[in-house]
Amino acid sequence: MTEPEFLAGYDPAAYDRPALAVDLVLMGIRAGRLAALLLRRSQQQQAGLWALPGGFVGIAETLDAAAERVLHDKAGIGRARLEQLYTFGAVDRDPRMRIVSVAYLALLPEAAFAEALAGGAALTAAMLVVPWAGEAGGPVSAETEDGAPLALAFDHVDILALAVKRLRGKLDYTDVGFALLPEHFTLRQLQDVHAAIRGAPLNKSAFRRRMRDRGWIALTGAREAGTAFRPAELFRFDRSGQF
Amino acid sequence: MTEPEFLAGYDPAAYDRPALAVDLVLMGIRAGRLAALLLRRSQQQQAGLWALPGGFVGIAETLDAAAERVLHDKAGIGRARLEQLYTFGAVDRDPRMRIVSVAYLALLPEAAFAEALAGGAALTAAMLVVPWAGEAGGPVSAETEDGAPLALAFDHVDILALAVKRLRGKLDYTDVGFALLPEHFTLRQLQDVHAAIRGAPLNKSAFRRRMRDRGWIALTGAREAGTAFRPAELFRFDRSGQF
DNA sequence: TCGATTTATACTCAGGTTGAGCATAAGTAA
DNA sequence: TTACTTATGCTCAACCTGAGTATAAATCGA
Repeated sequence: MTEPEFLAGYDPAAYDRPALAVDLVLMGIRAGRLAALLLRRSQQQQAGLWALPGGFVGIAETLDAAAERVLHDKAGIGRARLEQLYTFGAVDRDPRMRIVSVAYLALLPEAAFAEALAGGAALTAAMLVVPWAGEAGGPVSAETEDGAPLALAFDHVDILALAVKRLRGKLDYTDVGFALLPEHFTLRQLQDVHAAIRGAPLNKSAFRRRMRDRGWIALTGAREAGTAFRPAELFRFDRSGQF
Repeated sequence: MTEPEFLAGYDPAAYDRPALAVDLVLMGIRAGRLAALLLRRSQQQQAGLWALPGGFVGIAETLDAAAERVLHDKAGIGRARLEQLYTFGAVDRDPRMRIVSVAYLALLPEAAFAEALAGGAALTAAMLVVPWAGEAGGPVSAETEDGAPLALAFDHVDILALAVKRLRGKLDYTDVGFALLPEHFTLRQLQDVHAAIRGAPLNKSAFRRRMRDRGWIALTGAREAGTAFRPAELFRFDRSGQF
């Protein structure tokens, strides 16, 4: 993109370019575990395998805009917290042609995740199986809710693995945990989400103390309804405590 | 990249594609401050401005390979720790045409940084000015060693800002600090590197204790030479203590 | 040669954070 | 009314961090 090419009268349009796509990792909590939405491929290439929703980037379209378009059109989801994850550029990652893909992470509250799942017939929820193995986590695999393994297309298992890793890394010092919860939530729910992302249990009192001291959550005044026993306080995420 | 396009007999080669490039943020320590290598643009577009070394991605070339090629050919550097940073895809980020750029972070030891600087006439070292403003850091600006401001081309100031932010975020739990140091180093040098990255001073005894307890460094048995006063122990990075 | 100077390293202590356990509160169901 | 279960609050020991002080190891100048 600099001098020598232009000095030589270089015209990049004359060269073969990789195709550019975005792929979305739509994550949510399901049955207390970390899950991602997958689409069943019906085309000849890798038909029957499960893949992340994706699409090509338009010539006059931002990467973020492409990701949002795929979110709407392919996954049928209105709004989600979108964040760029990583760009995958192995030469043979797609057998059809050279496709470089910018992976995005989208976080859905439990209800929105379930709703998306009900909307698309070709959609499924992949429960992510991630051995703990320290902060980084080991290799990821995907399975159905019943425990049957899901075969993933292309390099999408690597993309899922990185998504989990990123989520874990950002858990402690950003608001990613709240993005997976409804607007009002209990401390127990918040802890369950953190535990699901970490893949390891948390100390209860230490977790509550830390969350309350941090100033990121505020009491709503309301309490949980319909519980069999003592109802928990409902909190909301308080963005003003972020800084 | 999925069904509908292929059902409709979609041929992605027929569509206009964004050009795909890599840009390198080559970081090192210079005069005790965080610095990056920049190239002076001599072409009509943004001539005279300073830019990150970059180049287009070949059709049969991995992103990592493209980054390494640019490292050799444009910056004249043999080896560095390369790591993908972020992909920049604003539609008008390059006025010539639509170019999506995958930014890479390369970390150089002080000696390699100085050597690269001596090799290329069009190269300069940009000292990065980053107000502290908490963990995230404020907006970055670049200046020469004498304090004169450097005008940057395209969106490269954003790329630099993100590089600094990433470096800060990874400082505490990865080995990025060591990548900026020679093989053998003193605890003081290590602390100076950390302070330069953070943009804020560190508690001396707490830093030493933390580093030694962490098990990432090992004594070499040798000591610093040529110092006016008590010579410090020389350490080396011990990768075996990482896990 | 010896003391002044400067930096490296070691040690101690107070304050804050974390993990763990126990006591009390607040609901439902029998 | 009592049993049961979960939420919330309190305490304590272990650990980590920031800060200060003391000692060690080198050079330099008188």
